[in-house]
Amino acid sequence: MSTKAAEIARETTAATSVRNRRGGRNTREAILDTAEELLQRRGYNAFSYHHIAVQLGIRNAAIHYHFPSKEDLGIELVSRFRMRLAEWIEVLEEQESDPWALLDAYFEFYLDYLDEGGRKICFSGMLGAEFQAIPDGMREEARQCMEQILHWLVSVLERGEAAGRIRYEGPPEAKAVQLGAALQGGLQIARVAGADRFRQLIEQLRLELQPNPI
Amino acid sequence: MSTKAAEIARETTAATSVRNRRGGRNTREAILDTAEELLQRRGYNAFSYHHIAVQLGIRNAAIHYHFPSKEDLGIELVSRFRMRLAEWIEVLEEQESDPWALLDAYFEFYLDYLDEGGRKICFSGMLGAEFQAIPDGMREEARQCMEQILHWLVSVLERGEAAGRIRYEGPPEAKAVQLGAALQGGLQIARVAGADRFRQLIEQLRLELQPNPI
DNA sequence: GTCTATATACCGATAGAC
DNA sequence: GTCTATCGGTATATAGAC
Repeated sequence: MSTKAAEIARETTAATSVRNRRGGRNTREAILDTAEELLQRRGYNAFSYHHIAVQLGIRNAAIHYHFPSKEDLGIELVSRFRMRLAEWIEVLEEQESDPWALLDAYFEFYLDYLDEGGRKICFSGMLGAEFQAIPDGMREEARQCMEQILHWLVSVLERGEAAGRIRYEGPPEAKAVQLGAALQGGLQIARVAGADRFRQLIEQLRLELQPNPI
Repeated sequence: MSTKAAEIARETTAATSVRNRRGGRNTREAILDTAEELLQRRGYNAFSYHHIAVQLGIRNAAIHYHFPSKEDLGIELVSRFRMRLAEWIEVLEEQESDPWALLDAYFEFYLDYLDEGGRKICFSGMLGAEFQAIPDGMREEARQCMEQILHWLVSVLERGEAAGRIRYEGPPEAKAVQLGAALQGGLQIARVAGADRFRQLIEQLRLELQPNPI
């Protein structure tokens, strides 16, 4: 067992419950879960099939059976996230109509990363940083993720403003980018400068978006 | 000549002027310049000594003479940037006293990355994303960079507010993180969703910071 | 200081047995 | 589907000639 990969595996807590008793489809998803954790923690260029194999107690070749190339795995990771994101939005919109409930859910989505010890950042942030060093297929998937989330954010802002519940200046398109960029960059800053900085940031964003400040 | 490394070198325009006629110190700085470009474009884990060697027309071993390990090179890169940042702030503070001139210089610092084709992002963004997969020494340097820039931003905001030239709600510490995070994340989003999104973001930040909105 | 040559490790990926 | 075994390529790094 490679010491380096084992060390990384020891830090990782995800997918440990699927180590034994896996069938075909189960292994495929266990691979995706482990790879996702590694991608958001270390980046696409800093994890290998071996890292996943050690973590799951399987062999390198087993992963190649499910994902012939690392590019295949990478594309599937982002594609899976994109569909999960679409579903997250869909379910949320069914359950909540208050613009602030939607915004808070979005903030919580990011705050959850902090609770995992701040070792993970968002897909968008990692793929944006590594953009020049990832396969074309991953770039295209990342693009679609970004358009999806920005489009939804714009609609939330517009509805919030129309209802007098959310306050902002300028075009909603620009405000949406500002919010997304702040959260994405904020998670990265939290890694370097501490988690409290991110909580401070969330409070700042909330403050500025609240109507009729005292 | 490795086709992959040559391809990456072809995309890179930096340090081409120092290819020939280099002495000892000159080579060392040419290595740093090229490595810096590669770090901000591809990330620490996606560039190699070979990439630098091809770009500069030298051999792998020559780089190891100046920087025995890649960690040495990585630490020196961030350390050099940190000192350059301190000097940038110092010179700027000598030349400008208007808070808005300081803020605009900060925005320009980031806008310059766009003009290079959007292939580079800021140090902070790359190191924040790769934080879990870089050597300890680089993490510590990154921490100091972050504290430095946030400390300066807070002082700019405080002076601007005191002079009635800059408007914001909440504590300056939170606003500084918000600004830094937005720019850092914005550059990454620009890679994925287009440079115009970043210019839109800068305008949004400017709009919100201007006092007495119409 | 830079070179050639090489050591050693890791990477993604494939062949073929089970 | 997963295994063992292995290939070819690339990574960081070193030794020794010039």
